[in-house]
Amino acid sequence: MKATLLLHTALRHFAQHGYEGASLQEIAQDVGIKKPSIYAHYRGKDELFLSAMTYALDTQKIHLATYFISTRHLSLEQSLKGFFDWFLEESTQNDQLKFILRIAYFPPVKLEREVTDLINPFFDSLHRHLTRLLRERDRTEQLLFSDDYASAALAYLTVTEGTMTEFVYNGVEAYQRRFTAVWPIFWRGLVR
Amino acid sequence: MKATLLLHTALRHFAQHGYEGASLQEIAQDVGIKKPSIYAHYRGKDELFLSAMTYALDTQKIHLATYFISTRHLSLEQSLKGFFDWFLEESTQNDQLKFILRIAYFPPVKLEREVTDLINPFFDSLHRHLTRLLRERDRTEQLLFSDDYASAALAYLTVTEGTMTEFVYNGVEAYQRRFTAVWPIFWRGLVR
DNA sequence: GTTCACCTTCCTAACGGTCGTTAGTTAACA
DNA sequence: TGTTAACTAACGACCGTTAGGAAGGTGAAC
Repeated sequence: MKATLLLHTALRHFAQHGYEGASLQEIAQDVGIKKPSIYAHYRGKDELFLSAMTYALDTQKIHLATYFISTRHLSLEQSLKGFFDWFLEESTQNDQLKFILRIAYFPPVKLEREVTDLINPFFDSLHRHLTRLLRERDRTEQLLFSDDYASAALAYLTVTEGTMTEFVYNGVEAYQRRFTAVWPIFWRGLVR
Repeated sequence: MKATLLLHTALRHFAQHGYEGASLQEIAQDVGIKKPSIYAHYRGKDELFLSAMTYALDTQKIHLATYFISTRHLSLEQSLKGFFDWFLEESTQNDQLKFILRIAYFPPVKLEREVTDLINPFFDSLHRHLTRLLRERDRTEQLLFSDDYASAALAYLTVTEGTMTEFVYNGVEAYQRRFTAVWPIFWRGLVR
């Protein structure tokens, strides 16, 4: 019980302050235990950080897959557009995606290798999911301009990340302003 | 002489390790002075950080303006495309843009206010520059799909940031892969 | 059914190290 | 002569971490 609370609290702190900026003292205080008690659960700060990371990646991987399955009956445009709303909802509930985006861009230097080895498969899998989605939908809907689905997926990822990082820092309004600005252009460029 | 070297070194360290992760000890060592000598130039870490920040913002503001002026004779597409190459060249020379992107997304919590107050005008100015560029070029070339130039500029900014953050973390190859994926789609969506 | 050993999870106390910072001094220079 | 920029020494605070012990629960042996 305290163990999962500890993991969630640590994740929130790491997302907010980064690896170096997060303090075990403050994490423990938030959980309601003393600092050394953390060591009953984890070998140290590094292991706590990497545990929070694998946890975030695993659960978000599942959530992402669930989303794309749940939109099977929707049109391609609705699926791709809805992903932005889904991200927003997901991010207001917890800090997992913020945490992932933060350490993906700016990992702690001393854990760079471990972070990369965990993050890259995550984005690769996301990229594959999107590529497959585009290919399968295009087979039935036949509306994409190009059949280079991998590139289209990468472009889509670029746009989403550009928009989502905006949310992480500047909040909902700036996020939605960006989305309404970029989506019509992107979609027009995507279809024939 | 040592003063500007100190500023540049600090900027590099802040860009690489973030505010909390950067150490005055290591910065001083890189410069070739002792840690307390920093206090002959700055009141403390905060002032050093904010000085590096204003310096980076000011010089990049000028560089950006210079770029867009220097491409006046080029077509709109060449101007907008060339901006990516310019960014790449600029970023390999120094860490100023990396520094700006990092603190824009993940500022040190205790300096959040000061960072926001400096960063926002920077991006606003960039946005205004782009909006004006689009409007002026469209008057002569008349090829944009919509005359909502502010939205087009914001969309362009989103795409560039999504691509550039990719460079900051994953290097040149990933950056160029993204650019070649996203640019044709974006441009097709932008023009009529 | 009681006892005893064991493990988990928390605690207090304290460790060495690094952090940013200050005081006081010295050498060079205008 | 005063100012600037460097130095050495040392400060208190906080960092992550370790040692050692107390409380509680679990399960096997008697």
